[in-house]
Amino acid sequence: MIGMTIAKLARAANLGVETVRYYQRRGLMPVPGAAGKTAYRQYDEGHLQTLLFIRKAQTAGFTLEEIKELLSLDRTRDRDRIRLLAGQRLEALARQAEDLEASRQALRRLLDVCRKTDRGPCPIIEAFNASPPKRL
Amino acid sequence: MIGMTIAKLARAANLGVETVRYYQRRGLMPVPGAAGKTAYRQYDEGHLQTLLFIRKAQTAGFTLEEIKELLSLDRTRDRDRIRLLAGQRLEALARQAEDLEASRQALRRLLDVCRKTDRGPCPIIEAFNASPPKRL
DNA sequence: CTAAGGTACGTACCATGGTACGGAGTCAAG
DNA sequence: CTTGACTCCGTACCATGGTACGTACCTTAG
Repeated sequence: MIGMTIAKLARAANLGVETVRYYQRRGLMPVPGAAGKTAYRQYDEGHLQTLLFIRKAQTAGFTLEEIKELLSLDRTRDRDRIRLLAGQRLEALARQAEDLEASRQALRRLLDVCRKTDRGPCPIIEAFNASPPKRL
Repeated sequence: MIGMTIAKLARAANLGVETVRYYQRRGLMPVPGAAGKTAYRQYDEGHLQTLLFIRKAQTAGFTLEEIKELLSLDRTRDRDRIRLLAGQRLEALARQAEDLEASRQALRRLLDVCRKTDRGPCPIIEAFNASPPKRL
């Protein structure tokens, strides 16, 4: 398969055609010129790799703007810049993880208490209502 | 302070006036009638408590729609429903935490490797590029 | 009494990551 | 050669949680 049309490309990446076009508009995907005899754009393995790259980078929490830069760095091989971006992303992930754990523990404790009692006001709601934050 | 104007209320909750009005539009905050001699709405402790409730519930990851329901459940005291919502939220938090940890570990390992080597392509970019996903 | 600043209201706009739609052109099978 | 499916393009719309703006009115201090 030397060339494919946008629908096949999108299907191979498990994305919608509209999403691929959206990435093109955002400048994350090169838009090939219609090659040869057809009026339709022809896409290759490289385009598919780009789409898969985008998906993997997204799972690490990079935004589309950041991914756009990573894709360009892929070509220039500026490792310092890549390290900086990855380091920042890692710090952001760490902060998110902390916040998430705190919320999770708090809510878990509240839910436990709520399940153990049946009289009086619900402790979950109480915690949200508490004037001096009873810590959630 | 028996009554306050919207700016003071917003300030007390550390929110913008526009945000408070937004919550009113979304139905999370009761809109008081202009009481007494003034044409302006007067807000009290109860309104402030509602705003603080919203902020705390948000840190647990509840959406404004869910918070709206929690606020109404606060009045009806339907503990089964509260437990259901809290349980679902807790499960969602657990899933998020898992995903986050996976991304974090993967990116941390890649960054470590990237920092230890200086030759060849960056392992971070490689991982995003890898056809058989080298797991990120 | 007047001017500054607050309030109310409707509406528009922002970021983020898409998703959908309408119209015109194109391609391929029957 | 027609018909149905696909493409291209611009533009509009979606959810989420706000933020900003313009107009008109109200309130309060000087």
